[in-house]
Amino acid sequence: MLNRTRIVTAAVELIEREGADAVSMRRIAAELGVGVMSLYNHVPSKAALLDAVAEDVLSRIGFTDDPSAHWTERVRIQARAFRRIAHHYPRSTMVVVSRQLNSTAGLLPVERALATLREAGFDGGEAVRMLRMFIAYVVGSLLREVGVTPTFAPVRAGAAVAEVDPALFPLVSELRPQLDSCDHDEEFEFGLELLVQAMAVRAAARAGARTGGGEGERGGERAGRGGARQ
Amino acid sequence: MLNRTRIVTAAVELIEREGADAVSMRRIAAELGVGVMSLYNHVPSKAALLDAVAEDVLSRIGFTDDPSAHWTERVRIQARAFRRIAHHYPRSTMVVVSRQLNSTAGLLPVERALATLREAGFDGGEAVRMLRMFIAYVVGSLLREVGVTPTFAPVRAGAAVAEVDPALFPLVSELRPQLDSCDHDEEFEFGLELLVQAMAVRAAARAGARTGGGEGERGGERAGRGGARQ
DNA sequence: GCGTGTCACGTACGCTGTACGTACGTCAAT
DNA sequence: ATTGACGTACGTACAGCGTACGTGACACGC
Repeated sequence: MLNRTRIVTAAVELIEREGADAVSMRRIAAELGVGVMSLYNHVPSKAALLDAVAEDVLSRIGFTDDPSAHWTERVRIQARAFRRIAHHYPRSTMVVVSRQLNSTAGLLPVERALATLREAGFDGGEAVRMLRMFIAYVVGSLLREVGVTPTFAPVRAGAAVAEVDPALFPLVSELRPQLDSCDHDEEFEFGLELLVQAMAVRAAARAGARTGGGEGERGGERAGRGGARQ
Repeated sequence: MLNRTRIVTAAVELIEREGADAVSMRRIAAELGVGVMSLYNHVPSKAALLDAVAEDVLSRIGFTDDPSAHWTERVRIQARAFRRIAHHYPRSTMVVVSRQLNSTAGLLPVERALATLREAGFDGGEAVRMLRMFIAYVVGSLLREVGVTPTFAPVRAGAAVAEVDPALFPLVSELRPQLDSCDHDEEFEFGLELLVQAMAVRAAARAGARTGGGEGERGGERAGRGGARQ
């Protein structure tokens, strides 16, 4: 029996196996051993199917929200959960971000994140802004990570990049080794840490302003110059 | 006379006017008053054409790098320059980010950015990491901004979003007004400021470590709780 | 038996990207 | 002046795309 979820999962598998360009209604139908038009009994259009794919992938984000952990650590955990899914479905992730969807699929993560940020001491408007900024960073990072290769090979093939004139671009030329290689884990954790610390500073300033006190006021984890962690 | 740049600019105009889905070789040829296959004398494939579009848009980023300004301000200026182009070619921006291109188009911005970060006191590795984090944030923000609507209407039509069960998602429900509306300028500047301040803190720590001194050491602009600026 | 629905399916239409062959202008060498 | 090579524009053709539409098989309440 054909149904919507079978179609969606077939689409996800096909995307991961052969890339988003290989996706066509005929291809998916063949994958399921059915006629093309049968799909349209369950999915109104290809665009809607891709939306459903995005929704499906997004809903797979697993959250192990540990209320006992410090809010900064919970922020890290949520960001990593998001990233883990993106790495598990790299090519579908491109579909997710390419396509703005107004569904309630990503609502639970949002709820959790807002709870965490409220706990950190931000009021509603600040929490939303923080969340938006954080999502922007995570999405941007994932775009770089999963977009760097069609599959998710560890690193770009190597000397695919052309020569650079050291006279025109001295710094690019000098920093070539750092620019060419990229440890995605380390890179992500670096930015994550920077953001978390910036948020902690802001939270401390908030708390300080609220209690009318001076400046420190134990805002939690005062920027430990922290390196990447894994 | 047909040539590559005429084709590319026609493609950009078409994308902006009717969206990326409307782009086809036949459509572009018709736009130029030319046969379809004539395009292939100047462009090897549609994919290559879209790459060229991305490259073209990217190369339009205008930099008025003012060496007298503080490095934090220069970071802001560069980020805004990037964003301005994305707003000028919103739909083409989507093809830029959807498509990973290994060309030298975005090399000048990279060079400028690295110079700025070096001036801030970061060594090569840190400068590259900072740059990557910054690009991730900017790209993620732009994805949200330009993806929110096909055109760049100020805000989502309005009540397009479905109802949310306040019992299941209390915070989402409570913060609905903040979540629905979004002042993109303000939002962008908020995250930008947070990032710049986080970088400044890091730069100060760096400088402190290098001089062996304590902690302050005039790293520039010590986190002024700053609001958005325009 | 008989409408009424749902579901799988086949056919068909107007698109798409592009491989291939052709025709015409210009320029270099003869 | 003639010839040949070459670059450019073009038309045709093919395989594949999304999907509108009609058809037939089956299950149901009356």
